[in-house]
Amino acid sequence: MTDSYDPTAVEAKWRARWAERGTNQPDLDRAAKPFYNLMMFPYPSAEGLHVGNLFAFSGSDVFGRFKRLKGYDVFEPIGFDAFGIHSENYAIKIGTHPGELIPRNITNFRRQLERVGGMFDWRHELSTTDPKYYKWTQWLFLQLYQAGKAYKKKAAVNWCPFDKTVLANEQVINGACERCGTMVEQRLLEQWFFRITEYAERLLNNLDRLDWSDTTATAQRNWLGRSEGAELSFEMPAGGGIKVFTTRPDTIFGATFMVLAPEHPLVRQIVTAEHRLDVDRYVRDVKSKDLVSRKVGDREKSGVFTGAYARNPANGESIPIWVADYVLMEYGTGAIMAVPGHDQRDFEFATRFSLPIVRVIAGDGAEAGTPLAEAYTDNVHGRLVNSGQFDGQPVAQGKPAIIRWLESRKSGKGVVQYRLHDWCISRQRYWGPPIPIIYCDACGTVPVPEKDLPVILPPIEDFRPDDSGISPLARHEEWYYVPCPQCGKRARRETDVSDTFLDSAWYYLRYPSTEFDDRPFDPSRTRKWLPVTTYIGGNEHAVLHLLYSRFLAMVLHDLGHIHFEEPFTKFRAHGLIVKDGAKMSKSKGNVVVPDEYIAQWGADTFRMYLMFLGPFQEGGDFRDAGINGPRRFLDKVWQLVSEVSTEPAGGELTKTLVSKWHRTRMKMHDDIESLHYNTAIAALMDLVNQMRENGCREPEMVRDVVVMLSPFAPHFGEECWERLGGKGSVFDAGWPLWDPGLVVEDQVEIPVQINGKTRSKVMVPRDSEEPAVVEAAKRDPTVKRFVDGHEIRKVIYVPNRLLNLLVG
RNA sequence: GCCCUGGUGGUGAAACUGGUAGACACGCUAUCUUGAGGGGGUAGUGCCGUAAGGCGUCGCGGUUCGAAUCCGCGCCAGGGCACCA
Repeated sequence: MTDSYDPTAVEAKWRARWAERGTNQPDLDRAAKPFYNLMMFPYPSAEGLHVGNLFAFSGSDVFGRFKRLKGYDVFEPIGFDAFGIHSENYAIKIGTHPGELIPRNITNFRRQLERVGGMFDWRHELSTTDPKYYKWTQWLFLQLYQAGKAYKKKAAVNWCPFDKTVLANEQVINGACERCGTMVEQRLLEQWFFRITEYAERLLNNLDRLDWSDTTATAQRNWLGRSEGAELSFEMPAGGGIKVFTTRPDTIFGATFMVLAPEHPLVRQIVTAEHRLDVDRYVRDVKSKDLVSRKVGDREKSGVFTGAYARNPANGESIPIWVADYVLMEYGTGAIMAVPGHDQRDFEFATRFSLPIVRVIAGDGAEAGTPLAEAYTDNVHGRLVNSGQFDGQPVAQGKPAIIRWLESRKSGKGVVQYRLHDWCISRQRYWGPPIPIIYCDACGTVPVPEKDLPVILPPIEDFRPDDSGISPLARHEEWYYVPCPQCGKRARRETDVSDTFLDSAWYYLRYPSTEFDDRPFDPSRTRKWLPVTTYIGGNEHAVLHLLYSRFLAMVLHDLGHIHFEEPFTKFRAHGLIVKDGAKMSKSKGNVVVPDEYIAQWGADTFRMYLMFLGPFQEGGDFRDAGINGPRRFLDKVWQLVSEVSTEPAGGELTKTLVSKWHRTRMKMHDDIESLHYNTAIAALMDLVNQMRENGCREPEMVRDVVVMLSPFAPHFGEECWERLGGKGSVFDAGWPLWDPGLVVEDQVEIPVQINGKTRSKVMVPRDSEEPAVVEAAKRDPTVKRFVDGHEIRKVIYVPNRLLNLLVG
């Protein structure tokens, strides 16, 4: 066998072989050791998968193939997240209907994913745009609706008057539409929400027992934004009170005014006649701004006085009530007590409008009367001043003491606030699953009966959004008007579609059950395969996708549909492949298309290269220098395979080599398990180098090299396995076991330090005692030079590690 | 501004619970394969020095027999959040 390695031929052969043999298709009903290896499914863009995507997919695939070698029945499904604004915008831009564009893109993605050698079970491929899929997305909506977890309310959205479309916050750059540059406005529209806030505490607490990347869990914690504080009530002379949330109840004596968000319902009630005009104008002004720039922190404070006053419950003082846009309706109660002495924003506001600033916390060395040049916001150091009976208490004690005092006077209570908002799931767009709701003049809001699902997204020519702020679906009359499911009279459909994140929040549940049309997820399949064993994906989804998925699983669990409430037992975020220091993106023009690399080098070399370039969870900068390294390595292995001995070497192998062999089995196993693919590959290269240096062609060792290489280079592995006379697939060969006794060597090299500096090394038998090692060291000429004529004052010996001699 | 990550040769990177810094690979140098096109083998390759040796993991301090690793204070880069009361 002297033919040279031809990746194109080998890879084509095994792609065909896998398809024909069903190698990648576990028996979902009878699998003995199910392992659900999930990778975040891609959004099928027109450009195809770039190098960064393939890095992520390859890494996930290596893990799946490794688990397969470990004897698991690995289910590695794939699908397409094909609905959404991205697809729709691109379709608008090139003037093609998304219904035409998306299948084309999917075909391309499928080709790429197959070409790179993913162990995908294509029988279970899904697309979120398939009515067979979104039927159940709609069903899910109905489940939430019926459980009272979905509701409708008016909410502000960003609106681009030129593109006549609703924009997501990310699509607004400095207050302007990212596409046309027009200044964006706020519009109030009726929107559907899911009550994710009800689950905030559970979403937070469960994080402690999930095996997730730290960065991801931290990002979720921040997003949930738990704050402990108090809800306090400020009474108004006319009756009624204003509720505020504060994390600093200890500063209440310093509250010199109040601020309401412009949207606060009380604004209209309390404003006095002489201030009405000003307040109305201000509120209108704020509404004309977009949602993003309103929340920019470094803007100059603006606001207006309502003419009304409230009573500070701590000291009874009458304080003015203002309206300002730095207070947001969606957090806390939409109203604050302003403490300019100890909150920078309040300080700026007070300065701008000449409102009194009172110090109620004195930091180290500060006096009660010292004026403030800026807010003193330290909430750890300092003691209360100008605070009546609480004067002198440290902040840490003052906080609970004041809460207790206010509770006893019924003007406040300790509460926990979350930053998380309810999930707005409606989109005034075309390319998504229609929300399955019907509005009837007689019966009100009526859910579409389950038997009528799916509500098919009608194919309409003009899918562009228009000036009305109403989804394009409203223009499709035959679709829009529908008999009411309850009374049969003419009724109207909900014309909004649901958020793409709803599609992707449950796709993992669908994969094992794609062949069932009469249920979203088959109970026994679900019980067998879920929750997902290992999930790998990008950290850009740390909050949205991963949080929404967790929320939906909790709801489905509580409704009795599934047996678990956390969908992803183990989650690992892969690193990002950047190019010239920037994340690959089409707008930056630095996207590297993998196809030509694969055509030139083959998928196996390319996979090896990507996995070798750095730690999988860190990613790295893509440059093609060095891709010939992995290729050379594969050539070397190819040669080993073609030169393999026919007889086992037996006792001829050196102990060092045998030990290296077993160590490699162990190290690669542990490294792959922890996703350290780069060092696993390095270990294998090391073994191969040693075998070549020793002229070793031992059949079992060559066989192991091929097996251990195969997760990274699957086609290559199969081909070599076959050439070595292996039966079936290499992935059924099993990961080679190591003998713990052979992993260590008999002789160890001990570095010898003199006064902490390494001067020499000595070889000693493993587990030598200190005196023996010291003797050996003293015989070493270099050591001798340093030690002779000096007294050894202290010996530090770490067995099998190091010897440190302290000489005087 | 806040919160994460990270900073090691010419390059990508290794380094177990504090114990030989630079594994593995790219590149480079020399040399062999009678010459070539991204071919292969061998040797070398952190820096200074002929050598002995000295200096080296962003900087400055500290803990320790011993620090890339732990602590304090800075600096720089990437990512995320951002008027959240």
